[in-house]
Amino acid sequence: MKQQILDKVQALLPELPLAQLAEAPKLEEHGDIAIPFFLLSKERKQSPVHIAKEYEEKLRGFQIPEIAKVEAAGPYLNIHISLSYKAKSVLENIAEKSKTHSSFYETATKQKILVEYPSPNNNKALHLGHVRNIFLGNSLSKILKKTGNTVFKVNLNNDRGIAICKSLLSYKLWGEGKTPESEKQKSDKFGTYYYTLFDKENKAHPELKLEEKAQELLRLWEAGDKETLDLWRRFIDWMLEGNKETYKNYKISFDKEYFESEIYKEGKEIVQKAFENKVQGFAKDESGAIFVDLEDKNLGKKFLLRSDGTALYMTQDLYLAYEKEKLFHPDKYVFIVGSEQEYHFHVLFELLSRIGFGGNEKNFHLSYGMIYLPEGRMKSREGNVVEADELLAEQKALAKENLKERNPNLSEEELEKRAQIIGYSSLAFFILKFNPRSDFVFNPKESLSFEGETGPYVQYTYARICSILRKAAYKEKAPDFTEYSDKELALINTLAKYKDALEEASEQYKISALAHYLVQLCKKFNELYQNEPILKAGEKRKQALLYLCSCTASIIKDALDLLDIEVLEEM
RNA sequence: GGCCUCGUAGUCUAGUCUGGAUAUGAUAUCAGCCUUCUAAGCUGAGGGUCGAGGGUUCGAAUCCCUCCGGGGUCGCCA
Repeated sequence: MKQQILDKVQALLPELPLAQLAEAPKLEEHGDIAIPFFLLSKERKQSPVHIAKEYEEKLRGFQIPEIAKVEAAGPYLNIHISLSYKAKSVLENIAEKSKTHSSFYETATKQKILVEYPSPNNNKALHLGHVRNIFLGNSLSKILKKTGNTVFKVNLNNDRGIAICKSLLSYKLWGEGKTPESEKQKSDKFGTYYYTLFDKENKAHPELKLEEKAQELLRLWEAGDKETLDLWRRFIDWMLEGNKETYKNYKISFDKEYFESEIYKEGKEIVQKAFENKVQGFAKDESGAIFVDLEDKNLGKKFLLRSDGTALYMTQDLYLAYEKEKLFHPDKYVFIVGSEQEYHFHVLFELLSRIGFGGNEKNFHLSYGMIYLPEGRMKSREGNVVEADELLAEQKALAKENLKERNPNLSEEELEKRAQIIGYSSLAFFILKFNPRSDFVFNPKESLSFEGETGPYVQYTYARICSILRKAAYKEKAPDFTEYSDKELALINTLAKYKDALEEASEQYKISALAHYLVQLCKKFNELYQNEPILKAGEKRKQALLYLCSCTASIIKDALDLLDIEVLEEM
């Protein structure tokens, strides 16, 4: 819309480099298009205030029907688009798109994108850190898909290694043959107990040399010792089963799951071949270990094959890259992994680039910051974590309490359903509104509220709109667009910006842009709601306002869905 | 120590990539608004050396340099 008007102006004023100058003003009162004249002022040796004044007169003379007002404000020239033209153009587009369920923004590139998450260590129940990972992954996948990409989701289970062996040892020593069934516990929670128990006993009794014994168990596991493998299989199945249940609560599904235990030895050929082909930086040291020298990239030296020829973590990741390429042929890989692994991914992408596999342009590490508790960093080993299952259950319980107070006559079934949706949204929105890079402190008592910039605030706004439409028995019909007044201007302007928010979220993987947009949109609607009794307006104006309500609801629903949050028509 | 990253009101946060008009909101506090479309809402007030200093520019929270502070990471671990 703006572009069309800009084109018109450009045709009339060919001497102005509008594409370069024009910008969107920050303040509503400055209109829709602003042209600063600082640059021209230098060229023409005239004051920008003077030039702005000159063009104000010129532009007024043209009498462009879509332009309501042209105003020189100091060194700026502000252009106001006519309200009825704007309303028609913005709202009709929304109504059309929602009717056909099409996207408000489509990417030009339309890639096949593989999103890898949450890839947990399967030696413990999932906690708040994973929750952040999962929300980011779920939402990003939806956004990328909706904007025209094909998305695959894969999960790498880290189901082997020293951490698991600590749990195994602990269970062997103190488990007394108990099982999740015998203890009536969720199976991953049962397993987590033995992991933290190891740490506790290890600290209390260094004389038991538990670390060494765990190492020994790892050696047995790698040597294929049957007893160890059987015990591991039993234990890891408990963990995987428990994780799976959590995934269900958090609505994740995968196109493919990988298991480290199945691939941890792979990748030797890739490294060997790269060495033989003298790929840049690849070298062998005197003990026969192969490493790659990345000093030129400030990444140091990275070993890829031990002197005994066995693979390392990085080697396995190279192999996995090949496997994923073979199966999916994606254009782009997105890894959703905590910021503590940034170095690892810098190295991985550099290696992939050197062996001809696409570097930074094909791979992206969506890195997110740590979550701290008021008492410090979360440490699974020590058990001071907020567990994913409990977190969701608590939010739901809180929402339920709230609902009961507001609506004592709700059936238990309806209560349950609404509490589930509201609890989930408060959690998801709380996490997604942050810039993922930033660390934050999670205070369970204070962090999650239902007021202010929250999921429930957005849902509440949606429910309010639904209530109005219900009471008016609204049937969609294009209104008389001249019925709109300045009271609705802010809301209409914000609706027009949805496309930009979605574009930012999709192209720059910036989910928080969408969350912030939603808060802004709801705020504008609530302001209107408070000042304008919609159902009491005259018939024609009411029709126009209802149409606006309906469009707003469509956008809220569309954007919430991309954050993987459901809407409620009543709250 | 090297590298990465963050620093914006009591607390949390947007804006930084791509410099532009009066720095965005939330929360907490205080003062108002429910016989009127759902008060999980709205209005108003107070609260800021945008970590510090220098530079570039007509113009810097934004770009460059130095420094300070927090976090991460630097293994033939995963």
